[in-house]
Amino acid sequence: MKKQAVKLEDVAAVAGVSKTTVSRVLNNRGYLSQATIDKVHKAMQELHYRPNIIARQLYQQRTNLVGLVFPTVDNPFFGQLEACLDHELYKRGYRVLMGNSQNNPDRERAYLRQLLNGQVDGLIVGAHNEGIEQYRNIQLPVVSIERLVSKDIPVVAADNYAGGVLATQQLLDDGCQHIIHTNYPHDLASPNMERRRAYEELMRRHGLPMYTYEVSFDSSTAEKIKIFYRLFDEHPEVDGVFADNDTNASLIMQVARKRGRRVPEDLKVVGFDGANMTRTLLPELTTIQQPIQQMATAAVQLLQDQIDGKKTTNSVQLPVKLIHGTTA
Amino acid sequence: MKKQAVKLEDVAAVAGVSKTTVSRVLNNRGYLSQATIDKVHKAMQELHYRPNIIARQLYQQRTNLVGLVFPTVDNPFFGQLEACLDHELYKRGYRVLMGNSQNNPDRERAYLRQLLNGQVDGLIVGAHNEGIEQYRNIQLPVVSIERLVSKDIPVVAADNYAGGVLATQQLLDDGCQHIIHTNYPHDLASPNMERRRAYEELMRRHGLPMYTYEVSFDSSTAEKIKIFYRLFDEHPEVDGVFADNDTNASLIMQVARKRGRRVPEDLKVVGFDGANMTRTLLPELTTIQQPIQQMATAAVQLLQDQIDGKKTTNSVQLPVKLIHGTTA
DNA sequence: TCGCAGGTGTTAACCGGTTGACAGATAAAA
DNA sequence: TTTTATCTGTCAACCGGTTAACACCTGCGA
Repeated sequence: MKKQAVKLEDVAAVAGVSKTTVSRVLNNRGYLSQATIDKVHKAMQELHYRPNIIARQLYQQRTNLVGLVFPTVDNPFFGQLEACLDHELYKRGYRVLMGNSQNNPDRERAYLRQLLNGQVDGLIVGAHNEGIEQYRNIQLPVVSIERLVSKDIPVVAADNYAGGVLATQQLLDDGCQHIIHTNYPHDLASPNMERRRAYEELMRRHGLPMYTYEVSFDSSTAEKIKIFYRLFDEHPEVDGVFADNDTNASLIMQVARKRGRRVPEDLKVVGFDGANMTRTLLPELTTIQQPIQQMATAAVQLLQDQIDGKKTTNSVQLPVKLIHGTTA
Repeated sequence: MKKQAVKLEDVAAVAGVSKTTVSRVLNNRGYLSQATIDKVHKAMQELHYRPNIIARQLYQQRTNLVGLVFPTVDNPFFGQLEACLDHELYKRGYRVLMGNSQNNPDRERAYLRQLLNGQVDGLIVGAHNEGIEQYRNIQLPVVSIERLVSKDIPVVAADNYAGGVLATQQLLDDGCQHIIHTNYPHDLASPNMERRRAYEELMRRHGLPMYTYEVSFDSSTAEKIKIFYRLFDEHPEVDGVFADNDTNASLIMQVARKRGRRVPEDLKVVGFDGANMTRTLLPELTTIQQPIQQMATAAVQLLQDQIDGKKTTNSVQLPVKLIHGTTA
């Protein structure tokens, strides 16, 4: 137990009124004379009174906190997404409890266990780990972004299929014959798979060979680079790459240069995400831009609806856009 | 008021014991027979009981939450820093409450007002806004990162002066005669100013002209680009730039190319920060790397000490490193 | 038989706010 | 004068846990 802070009762004593009256002044509730209001305000000032939020939360059964469960914030896409979510939630009076799982199922579980115990009013999740059974039979409002969690939970996602088509078509239009795709391991039930489906359909339709390299999100940069070296070794004929995110696209271009390929002369590259940070640091990259801001807005709207008890469990899909750089 | 959840009392009723006994089982406290323990566990399982964290927090006057007040998470440096802080805090049993101020003093104030009301056990701040009076007379443990807040609050920072020397010296060694520096507006009392001081001292010592362009952190990308165009217009003779962060360095190089300058042939550029994301997306940039992980570790350690009541209000300064790229 | 230690469990106060129910006062309407 | 509406304010229960204080029981040594 920590030291005693000034509490409502102390204010009441100094102002010469009851706790209720102070609480009413605080919350602007019921009838109050100006004289009483002034008295109470004066007492609060004198004592440097700060109402204890936790006590209020306990009574109101509401914390105005929303948990964000994502892999990490140190990433152009998730960083911008969490920043947007934070901003949207702030506008509605919510604060954000960070739950970076680092793609560690234990951590995700730990966060969930804790957050479900009345710590937050709702959850927005985008972590990868499949089959976390705690998501089932959840009593809490939950919205998922770019992840399939459970069929009761609405998903906000970009139109990944259209994105896959745009990217692949761009490479085909550029005359590429040997296009390689990178994506998550396919056992992850992620909307990302739609990009792969689009890629494979287009390649098949054009009678071209298809190769997908699976790169898990939580691999280290060194591991990813190793995979990309292998990519060039196993497929020296590659003349186009459709990467599943801009960071991987950047790594692939670095490896390509090390292997003596010039981009875009010898190799075209299209990325995915088009986050602010990538646009600033790597503006030459041609990429499929996800509408991050809109995704955040939609997710928060869906969450608010659930918190308000509205039964709108509809998923949302938002359009993507091809950004023309110089790499494809 | 929301619907009633299963509470400790319900468990007690089902198990046929008192609230206290259930609480003891929960917290492993006092003497309990195995039979009682089993009975209680069985009842908890049956009812899917989850203890309400808020109630516990109220009694214990402790939330195991730490507030992070930074400008934004959508930035290579702050993104990585917050990820590291989150990780360090997690290891010690704390969760993170995000407080992105977006460099808006009102938002920073709003966060502070709320966080100080018992919402968090401590605060780690790195937001820019000077003179937020709420930081004075704070009862809460606070640590600041790369910001001077108030003299009672310990600061964790990189050795900015050494960084400024390294960067400027590199450009001088490269033979640059007209080196321009970018930094925050100088009225911000930030350790960043040490970089400027180092730059100016070296330039003066070499009898070279010095120009610092002030770019506020919260300007839009478009505004920053406008400033950098102006930089090249006003100083066509520039042959070296020491940017105060890698993002600005990237923008400057883009503007330089638009103006027909080749990097590094016509213009050398040194950045600052050396965060993961920049290293991945812009590996060719020569930059001064801040020890982000160590800064996070140090900050969390200092905070823990304060929470534990130890009186170690000493600030910490950590070494920086020059990363050789191809831009200088 | 009594005293005492160790084990087991309960009662009730407490954390710091919020609010329904209610009492008393004053003023306006009947 | 009585009734009714409008103010002003208090009491006590409540949110859901935690724990100090205490009571009871059993077994053992004196």
